[in-house]
Amino acid sequence: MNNEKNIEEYMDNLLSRKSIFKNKSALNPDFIPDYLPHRDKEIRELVEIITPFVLGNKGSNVLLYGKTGTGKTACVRFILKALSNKAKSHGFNFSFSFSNCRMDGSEYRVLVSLGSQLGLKLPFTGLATAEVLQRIVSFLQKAEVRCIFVLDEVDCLIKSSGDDLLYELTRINENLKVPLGIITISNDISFKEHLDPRVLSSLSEEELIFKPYTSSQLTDILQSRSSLAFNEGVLDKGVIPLCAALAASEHGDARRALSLLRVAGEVAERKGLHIVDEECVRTAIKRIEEDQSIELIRTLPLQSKIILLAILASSKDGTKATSGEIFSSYKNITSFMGVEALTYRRFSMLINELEISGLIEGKVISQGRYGRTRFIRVASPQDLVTRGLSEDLLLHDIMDKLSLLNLPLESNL
DNA sequence: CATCCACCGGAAATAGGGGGGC
DNA sequence: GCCCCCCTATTTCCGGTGGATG
Repeated sequence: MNNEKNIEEYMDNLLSRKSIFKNKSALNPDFIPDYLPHRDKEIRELVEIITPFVLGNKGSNVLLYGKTGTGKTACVRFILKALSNKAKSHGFNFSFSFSNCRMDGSEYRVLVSLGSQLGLKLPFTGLATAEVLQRIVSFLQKAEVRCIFVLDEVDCLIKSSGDDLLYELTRINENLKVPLGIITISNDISFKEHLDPRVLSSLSEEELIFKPYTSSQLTDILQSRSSLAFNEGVLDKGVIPLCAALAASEHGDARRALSLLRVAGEVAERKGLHIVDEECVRTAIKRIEEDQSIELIRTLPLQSKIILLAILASSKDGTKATSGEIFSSYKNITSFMGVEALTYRRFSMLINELEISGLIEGKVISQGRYGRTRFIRVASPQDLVTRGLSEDLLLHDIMDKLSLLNLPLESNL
C-alpha cells in the first residue's frame, strides 16, 4: 500500500517536473472549454432558438454551417451541456442526443446512436430502420421528454443514404405532444441541393453561418487554451501567432491550430526541450502530415494496399502508369501472394478512393485510337508510402521479394 | 468524318456475416 | 426455426466516350 503511494508520488513528481504540458487534453478537438472566444453572437442566437424546446414549446429547427474547425460543434455542445444542467436544476425533463453522421455512417446507426443516448436499448443490427424509429418515437411520446437531436456532419449522411431519414425525423413532430428539436450541422453548404425542399425548409427554419476564424481570433483561442494546457512560460513568444497564422491561411480552422500547438508541444517534449519554439511548430507541421498519410495507409484494407503497391511497382521514379498496366501488375502481386484478385470494376473503384484520399493522383487522358485511360502516380513522397505499406507484415515480405523496399529510399535521398 | 481503342463509371444483383421478432 | 433486416464488399452487365487514326 505504502509503496504504491510512494511510487505514484514519485511518478507525479517526475511527470510534473519535466512536462511541458499541464493538461494536454485541453487541446483535444473534443474538449469543451468554459468560454468560446469570438462566438458570443452565435451562442446567443442559438440559445434564443433552442431554449423554447426546454420549456416544451415548439421552437425552430436550426441548420448550422461553416467550414471545419469554425466552432459549430463546440458551440452546440457547449450550449446543450449548459442547458441540460439548467434544466436539471429547474426540474425540466430535457435531454438531447448527438450523432456524428460521418462516424455513425448509416441511417440505421445514426438512429441507434440517437436512441441509445435517450436510454433505449437497441441492437446494433437486426431491426428494420423503421422499427428503430418507431421505438424512438413511442419512447418520446411516453416519456414526454423535451428533446433535441443533433445531427453533425449531415452532409455525409445525405451523400450515403439520401434524405429519407431527415424526412422521417421532420415529420415526427406531427404526432408528438412535446415537440422535438433538430439541429443539423454541415460543413458543406451544397448539401442543400440534394434535399427535398420540404425537408430543407423544415430543417432550416433558422440558419446560422459560422465564418472562419481570422488569424487574430485564432490567436485568442490558442491563448486561452494554452493557459489551460501548458505550464507557465513554456511557449516562445512567436509560437501562438505562428500556429494561428498557419491555420488561418488554410481556412481559419481552429481544430488544426490547436492540434498544431499540441504536436509542437510534443515535439519539444520529445526533444527534451523546456521551451516550445517556432522550430518545433515547423517540425510539427511535417509530423502531422506524415502521421496522417502513414495512418491512412496503415488502415487501408488489404486490397487497397496491394493496389497501392502495384502502383508503386509499375511507376518507379514518379512516372505515371496507365490503369491497365497497374491492373496487370496488381494481378501479378495477388497471385504471388496467393490472394484472390478483384475484378477490374472493383479495382477501378478502389483507385478512385485512393485518389480521393490524396495518396495518389490520376488523370483521365484520351489517346485517340490508343484508348482512353487514367494515368496514375503516387502523390505523397514515395518513402512515406513504402514505410506505411511495409508496416503490413504480409506486404513487407512481398516488398522485400520485389526489392521495392530499398530502391525508393536510395533513389529519393 | 466515322471508327475504334482501352478503358470509365452507373445500376443492380449477389454474397455472406452480423442479428432481430415471434 | 423461420423469415426478415442491416451492412460491407464485390461481381455482373452494360452503355458511354475523347480524340488520333485511316
